[in-house]
Amino acid sequence: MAERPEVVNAVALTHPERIYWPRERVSKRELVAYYDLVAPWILPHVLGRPISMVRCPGGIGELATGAREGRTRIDPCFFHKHPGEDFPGPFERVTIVESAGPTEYLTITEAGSLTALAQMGVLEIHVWGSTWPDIERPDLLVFDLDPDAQITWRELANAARLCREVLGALGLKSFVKTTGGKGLHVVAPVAPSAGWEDVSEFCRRVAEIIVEAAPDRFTATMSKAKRTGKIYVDHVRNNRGATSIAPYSTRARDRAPVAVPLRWKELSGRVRPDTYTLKNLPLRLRGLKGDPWDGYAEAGRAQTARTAISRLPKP
DNA sequence: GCTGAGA
DNA sequence: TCTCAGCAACGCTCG
DNA sequence: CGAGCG
Ligand SMILES: [Mn+2]
Ligand SMILES: [Mn+2]
Repeated sequence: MAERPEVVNAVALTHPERIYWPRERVSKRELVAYYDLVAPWILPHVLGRPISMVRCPGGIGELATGAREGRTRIDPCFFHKHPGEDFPGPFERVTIVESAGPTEYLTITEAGSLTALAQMGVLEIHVWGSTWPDIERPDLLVFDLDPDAQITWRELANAARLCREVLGALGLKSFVKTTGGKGLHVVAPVAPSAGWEDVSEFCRRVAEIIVEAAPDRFTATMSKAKRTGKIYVDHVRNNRGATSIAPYSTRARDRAPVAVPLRWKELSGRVRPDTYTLKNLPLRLRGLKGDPWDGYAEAGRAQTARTAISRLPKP
């Protein structure tokens, strides 16, 4: 008799034993279980947001230590923004106009969406800074702190604290998360108000304020050459169509790291940007007293970019 | 992971 | 029936 | 404008 396929959240899994992370021998089945477990944590941060995906249907590859920094080797992973109808699952498909014309994006609607993503080899979930259908007015500001190799953890943590201070002075409550890579994200949820142009300009100004505070430690210029020994304050996540790694998303890197919301106080402890993984995050979640991002939803209703913009010093 | 062309 | 090649982003910023 | 970047 024919083998009955495993089904999770009404999504049928093909090749559940497929290894996605070879070094840790993490399978598709384990990825499905991970997202099912963290669904209550991740869903508030991804529901309704257009997503871009990093897919590695055959796994991340044997020698994949860094993201995909390997050179000669062909990258087994690829970005996917506009999956067609051959990408099944309980999603809402939304049409968004880009430079080349109307295109279709997926949005996550339920835990089954996460199962379907895992089935399709999606190892990273990247989200827009706005939510369907109000996609022209951002509801999430992201400051991506990218440290050069010689930057210490203390310096990185201090950068995040400074970012928090600058935002706080403009009336914005902010939150910090690890990325699962080398850096941190400082994010501010906002009620939709201003459009992308005003919001991206505001975020650029915030980055410039941070750089002015300590030009020897920070840069707001993207080129790697100008980052030597510094922390790049990447504000370009706040442009229409740009994305950032979703909280609780796995990363397509060795060890199966995950992006994790932290309490600010944790920056003084043992945590590092790549501390948490698909394997050890469940233990952290079980031990938590409450959401490390307590007050996040409330902040996202109470504060707006428009008000913060009005508090910027005159240029 | 999926599709379609070709053996 | 099977195997395998092709496919799967986009837009800003810098120089 | 092309290259680099995420
Ligand atoms: Mn980063
Ligand atoms: Mn970055």
